[in-house]
Amino acid sequence: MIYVKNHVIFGGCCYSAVIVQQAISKSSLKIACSSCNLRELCLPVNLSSAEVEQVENLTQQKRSYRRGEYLYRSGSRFQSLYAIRTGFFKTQVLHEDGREQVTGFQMAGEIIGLDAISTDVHTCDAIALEDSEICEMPFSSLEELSRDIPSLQHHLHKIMSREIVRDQGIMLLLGSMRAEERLGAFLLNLSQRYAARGYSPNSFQLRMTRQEIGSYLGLKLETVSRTLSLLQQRGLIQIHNKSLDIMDLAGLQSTLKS
Amino acid sequence: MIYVKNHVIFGGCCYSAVIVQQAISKSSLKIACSSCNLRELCLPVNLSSAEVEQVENLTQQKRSYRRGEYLYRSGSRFQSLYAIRTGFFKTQVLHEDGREQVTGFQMAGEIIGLDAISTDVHTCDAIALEDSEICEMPFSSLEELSRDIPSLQHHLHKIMSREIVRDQGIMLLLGSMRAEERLGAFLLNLSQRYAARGYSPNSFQLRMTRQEIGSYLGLKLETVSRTLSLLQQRGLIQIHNKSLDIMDLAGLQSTLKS
DNA sequence: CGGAGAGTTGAGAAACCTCAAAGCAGGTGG
DNA sequence: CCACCTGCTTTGAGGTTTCTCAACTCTCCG
Repeated sequence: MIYVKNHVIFGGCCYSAVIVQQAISKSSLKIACSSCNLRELCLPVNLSSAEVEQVENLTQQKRSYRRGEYLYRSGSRFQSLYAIRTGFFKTQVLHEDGREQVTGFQMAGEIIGLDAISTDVHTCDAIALEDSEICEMPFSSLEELSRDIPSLQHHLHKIMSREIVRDQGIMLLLGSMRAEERLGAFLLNLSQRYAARGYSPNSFQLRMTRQEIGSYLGLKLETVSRTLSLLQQRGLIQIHNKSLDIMDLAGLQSTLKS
Repeated sequence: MIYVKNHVIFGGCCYSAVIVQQAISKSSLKIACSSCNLRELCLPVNLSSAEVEQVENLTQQKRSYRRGEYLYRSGSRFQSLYAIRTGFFKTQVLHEDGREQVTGFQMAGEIIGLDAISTDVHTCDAIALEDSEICEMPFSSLEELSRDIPSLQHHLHKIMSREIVRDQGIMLLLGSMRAEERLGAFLLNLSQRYAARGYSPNSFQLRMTRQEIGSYLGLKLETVSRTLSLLQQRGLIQIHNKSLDIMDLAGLQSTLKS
């Protein structure tokens, strides 16, 4: 309910939405997985209600993050994976010399923190791009529980594997596409992910800056801006600041196949 | 024994090495994990000998692959993970339009096939770049066993997480480094990985073509060739065809920090 | 000895970056 | 509630890096 409202109205950083959200967080933020509308994104489909309850017990109290807040930082100790209940995050890695690379944008229903399992230390920063809610899942408990519930175990493996596949797609993008194709692929990806969550695939708000898009796509912010203007001139999109409308989805897709 | 010989002499594609290897494969290729010199790369350190035996039972007969052979293809059904016992592989994803992106080079002790868990279908090709030996591990058995052996379970998670971290590093490389830095990072990475396996970090053979390096690094083969020549002119490396000598490791590292 | 694939090098073109200036939107404080 | 300030965005001009096309050499095998 709140979730939908927050997205449809696009609370973003509008005051009233924040206030509503925080009032809620005191009282009823402890929403059960069983009643979560993102359940099919987070959990395997074939869990019994008893098993879902076990997962619920594992998941600690939901927490809210304000825009700009860090969910975790590179170098901090790993303890939990995080499921995004509402909101939008970016993850980024920092190079010694200060260069930063955005490695992903994560939205509701996605799990972050997987990178830290390998060394027990987070290797990237995760930062909220809008006010967000998080379900924290202590990883050792998750491992323990997944030993008892094979389908949960397999689901966890799938989630990690999916992340690997996603990264390979970005490598393809960064390694062999030109600016226009990169932007096209990026916008189509966002579109699909919004669609999968019941939002319009043709009209949504970009939650990140041109700079962040550029970092993600291996381009400078000016190139991002120019290329978006170009796509607009061609009638494929309409963009004004952070509001995006896809006018010709097929046309946008065809930029990739050339 | 054969393993070391194969590497030190650099059998590559020399006939005699192949013959030796194949003769061996008939008789004694069923080497146990317990006596494998790559054990610490594949398995967790704290397994009991009984547990190691369980893993051995799971691992099917080793198989040899000739240079150029596919270990698996994109689109083929997923059944197993593969541990490289000896040799060298590349993985690549193909774009519809025929563009290809090399997503990694894998050497002895590394596990490949992780990308396929997410959809039960391989999302990339894996191709031997030299004659190689593989331990095949049926994934469903591996999941089953890891439910009984927590440290094996955690190890599997670490391996998958490590792959995610590796991919993030490549994204950083592709997204924000110039040709010279990319080559430097690439050569240093190979160097470290050879060192970790007991080979010289300063002198080794490149098993891949300039084209394949270029695909991996998001560069054209001519750019790879030119940049290697440049690094040689600066006295950082010596390169002749596929033979590489790192002359100034510190100097090579300093190309990254600029 | 010859052919095929791999690698090197050069010259010009294209894509993207850098630097710069100006416009815009949103939040803050008077 | 308005004005200002800051950060984000757009657009232009010129520079740099990398790509493309091409010619030539080298190496490895048959």
